[in-house]
Amino acid sequence: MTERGAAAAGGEALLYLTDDQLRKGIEAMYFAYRGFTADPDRILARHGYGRAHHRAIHFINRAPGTTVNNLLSILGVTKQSLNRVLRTLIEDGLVESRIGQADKRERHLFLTAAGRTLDRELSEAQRGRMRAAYREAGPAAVAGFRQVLEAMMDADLRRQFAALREGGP
Amino acid sequence: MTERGAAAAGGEALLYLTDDQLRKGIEAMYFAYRGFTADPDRILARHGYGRAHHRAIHFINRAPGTTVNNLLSILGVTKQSLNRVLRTLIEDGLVESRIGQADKRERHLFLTAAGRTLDRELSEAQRGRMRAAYREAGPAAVAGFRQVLEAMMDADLRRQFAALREGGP
DNA sequence: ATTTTATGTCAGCCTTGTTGACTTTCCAAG
DNA sequence: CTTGGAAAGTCAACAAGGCTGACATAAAAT
Repeated sequence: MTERGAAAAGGEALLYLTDDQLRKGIEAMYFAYRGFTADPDRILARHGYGRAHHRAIHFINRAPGTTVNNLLSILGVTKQSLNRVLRTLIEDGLVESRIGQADKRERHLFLTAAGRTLDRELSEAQRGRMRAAYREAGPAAVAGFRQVLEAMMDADLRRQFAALREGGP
Repeated sequence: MTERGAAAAGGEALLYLTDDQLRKGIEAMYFAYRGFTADPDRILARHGYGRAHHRAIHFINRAPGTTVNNLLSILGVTKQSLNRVLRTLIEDGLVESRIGQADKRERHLFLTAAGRTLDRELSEAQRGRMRAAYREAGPAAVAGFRQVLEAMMDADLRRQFAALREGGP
């Protein structure tokens, strides 16, 4: 009746891998994500937009001049879905679509001044919550948080994530 | 040109609170959540269900005999939305709805054997990913992960989460 | 010259959220 | 005992945002 699980697993303390701990993590992820999206959702609703618009705005701001295809692969949706969103953002003057210089089939996407304003409003809200959570948890917890999140991504999403890291500041 | 930010903030190393770090956290949360839902989504699609069905099944299994109202407050959707999902689950024989003994207006919800089977399939997939991520990141990272997630929740969701903890095993 | 690629568009479908209106059941307070 | 209100269910209508399939256009690549 000694610590059988731990012993069988090679002497390490693997209590954090019990089904109950895993379930707690799953539920925490669910509730936290709701918090994560709550503030932007409220702002978006005021402007008549949804999360899809937020994602487009975010990644266009993240990589100005990105092509539609590039955005599609980051977001993992169909071009019809993305196009519906992009069309309204362009019509509303938040996004500008420029025909490519080298390859004229491509459209390069940029935020307009108005687009950047909305992006700032959204990202400030989201960063505010993140900052509060980070501050409450402390630097060591934040490092762990980031590690687990990265390990939870699909391989291809992890690559997308890493690519954003390289390109960006 | 010394560490001005840190000094201004009271001598602590607050580099983890820079806007860039916060943005990395935000993007990590987005990509990780996609990984988090990917496996269940595939299983659900095979059965002709969506995420809403998963959530209902999960929390009914979590608290068997829960009332519809209770489930509504956990999930934060309208009764019309939940009802549509519950109806199909009941019709398909995955959920049983029993009229309350004390209060006959209430419906108490239970998974049937078939419901438990699907729940097991879904939660095993999700736990599998979680377990891999936890194992890769290690116990210290997991503790930090959980801390940040909890700090990110809305106050009322945090209460819901805590209540699940108390009630559960 | 032909094929492939990048993009856009139309039409239609599904899930899952919403609001509003209305009914039935039934507990509990007057 | 009557009545107010809570719990639950139902119908209808709508919107966002996914999806597929089909088709058009322009430009690059072969």
